[in-house]
Amino acid sequence: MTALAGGLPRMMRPSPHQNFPRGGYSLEVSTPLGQGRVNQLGGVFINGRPLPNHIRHKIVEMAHHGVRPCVISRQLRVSHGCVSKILCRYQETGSIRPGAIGGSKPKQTAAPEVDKKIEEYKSENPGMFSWEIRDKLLKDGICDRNNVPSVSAISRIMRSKFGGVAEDEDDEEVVKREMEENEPRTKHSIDGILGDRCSCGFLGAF
DNA sequence: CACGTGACGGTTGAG
DNA sequence: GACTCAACCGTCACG
Repeated sequence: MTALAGGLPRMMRPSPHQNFPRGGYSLEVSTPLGQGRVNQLGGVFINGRPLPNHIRHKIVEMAHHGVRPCVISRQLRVSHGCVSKILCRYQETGSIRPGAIGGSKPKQTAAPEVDKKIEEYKSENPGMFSWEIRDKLLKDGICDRNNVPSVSAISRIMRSKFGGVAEDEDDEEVVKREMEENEPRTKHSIDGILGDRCSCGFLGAF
């Protein structure tokens, strides 16, 4: 939904300089990456991109030590809304990692029971071809001619279930590993921008 | 003052 | 290969 703004006039009224690009402080940090912006707390962030893992980790760690969210927010120069979100998410999921950004939801090509059946067939007989599965769905009366998924749909389902699905291990282990690796695959990571500010002791700067 | 929350502008990536 | 679109992001401001 596109947030019926007219219907709910109580929340945010667009103020003169509501967001960063407009108004007085369109503070941009010139970096080799050219992506950095500065928030009201003086912290650097990349609009639309998650905070680097070490910051997220720091937020959780500080909260764990009983540091209040507002203090964390000021120390790390991250908006309190963000601190709140990250902490909330951490409590709910146990993970500090951001969600998967972008992409489309896999198309719901088959009814859940059909989906399950395909999975069943495949695990019983891993060598089974898509068209064989399709055939079997018809034969077993799971589907009829009208609603049986196409061969390509079946193979897509199989691919998503059996092919190269790495177990999602959102562990601190993974986070630590990523931190050590310094996220080498990120095209433009904020790490590079505020890396030294953070790693050489934001506490000291305070 | 501290905090929760919704709108916003932005980025990303599967389809 | 360009495009679409729904997911997520962090910030900001309101309450």
